[in-house]
Amino acid sequence: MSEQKKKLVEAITPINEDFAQWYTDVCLKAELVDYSTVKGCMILRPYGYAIWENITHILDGMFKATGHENVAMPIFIPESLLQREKDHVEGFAPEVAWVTYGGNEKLEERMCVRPTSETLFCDHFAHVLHSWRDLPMKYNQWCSVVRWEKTTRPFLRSREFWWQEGHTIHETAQEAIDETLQQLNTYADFCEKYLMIPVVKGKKTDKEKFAGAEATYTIEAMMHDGKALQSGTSHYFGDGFSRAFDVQFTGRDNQLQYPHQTSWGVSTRLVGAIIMTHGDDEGLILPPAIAPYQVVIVPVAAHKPGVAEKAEELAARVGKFARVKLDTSDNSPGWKFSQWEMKGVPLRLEIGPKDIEKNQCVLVRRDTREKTFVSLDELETAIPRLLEELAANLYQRALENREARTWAATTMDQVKQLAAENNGYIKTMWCGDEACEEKMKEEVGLSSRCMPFEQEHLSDVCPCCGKPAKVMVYWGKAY
RNA sequence: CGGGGUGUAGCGCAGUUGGUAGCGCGCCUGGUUCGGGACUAGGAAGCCGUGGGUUCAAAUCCCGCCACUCCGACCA
Repeated sequence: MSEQKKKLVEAITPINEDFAQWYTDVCLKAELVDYSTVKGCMILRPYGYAIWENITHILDGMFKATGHENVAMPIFIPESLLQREKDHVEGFAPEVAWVTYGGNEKLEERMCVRPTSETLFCDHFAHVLHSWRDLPMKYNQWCSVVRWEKTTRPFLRSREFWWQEGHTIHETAQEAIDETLQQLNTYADFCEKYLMIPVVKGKKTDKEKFAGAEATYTIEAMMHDGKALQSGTSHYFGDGFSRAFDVQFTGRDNQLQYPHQTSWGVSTRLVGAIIMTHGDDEGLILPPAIAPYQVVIVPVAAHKPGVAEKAEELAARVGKFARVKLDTSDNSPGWKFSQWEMKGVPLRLEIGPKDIEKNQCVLVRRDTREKTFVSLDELETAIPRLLEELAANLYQRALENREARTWAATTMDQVKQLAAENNGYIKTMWCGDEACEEKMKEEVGLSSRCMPFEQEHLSDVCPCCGKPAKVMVYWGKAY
């Protein structure tokens, strides 16, 4: 093993040696996050925040294109408000942080820091909704929320995390259901077209659905190690929350009615999904759409006449059609190569004296490390093309990993054997009984990921109890 | 909340049978370098996680606490 190779390996734990450690290494060494003094609260560093920012910009555009408006709600929820919907409070009470003092005075009523804002939105809807003409109200907010998790990991499970939460109310159940599915599709499209992460769309079982929801829909992504990551959820509430919070409107028939409601969210967890889907031994690999820098320019022998100037000229040119970083630090080129690979920049452009003589540069793809010599006259076509190819390859690799790790089973013995040998999705039929779901958890360690929209008929009976099967379920270990 | 691991310089670590701290990387200042983590000379930097105890003497032994981390249970 060469000296350079050894150093690279020391920097980041090999992905197949210890995936959890690899993940932590990438988060820290790619300078995405730092730990803060409060356990479980992460600091998003500039590079990590830039990724999140790109995610938010794209999604925000998608939300607005479908008629949603951004709002900002308070950070505090009075206890009485949180308790209005029974299932909801039961689901969230164990993990909320409470504020009991204001200054030096104990509060009459304690308030929690929002773990999610359904209650706040409902309270507000009750104030502003009067007529069917006010509907639909399609709101979204970008904010952070707090859930007092017991064990925490950067991006995947932090006590405070950043997200968006959409909250909408509609005149009819059908409109709300359509909205729920539309937003789920928005998430799926975003993951597949921008993050290059293939997802399985489906419905959560009752056991796994959101506290207070009538139905929860999910997109499930599979990580490099075969574990599942719930990457976005969209909930249909029916009129349960409306009734609990007295949200009413006068309908077309002049009768008071309860609106039908949805909520949906994705979080900074998506950054974790990107890391664990695309990364490799050298570190992060970022999909071009959300990479803070899509191209890094590394001048070689920058002190030689003309090199620095040429590099700046290229940076200005490339900057017109891609996010570009010109690394003028006095680190050696080799150091820069490794550094920017670790940070996942999709494309590296090397420019040195030899290139300038030949009116060319070297373009290196992060995913394959393939080098191409490109004429300086062709940058405007070559760079976008390579970025597109890289993106397509990331998606393809992730899809292949998922397919290689998805198995069908018709008996419990098969399920147990598959689960013992590998991480991945195991699909089986299911009777719909929660007892079987719990058995799967206790005996095999698998949770139901979803009942996918794309159903297959694998057998007639539930492998767990032998009763007639109702639906096909994806099972897996999840983050 | 259960089980494991780790706390010594910014990071990674060493520190023997107790004797008051060292290595590599990084950092700062020069010089030479520059196409895969350069070389060299000099330099700065540590209440040894924290509180107690044992001892003439504790990074080292004993007890408590705290933090981080990994694996489970719970969750976006």
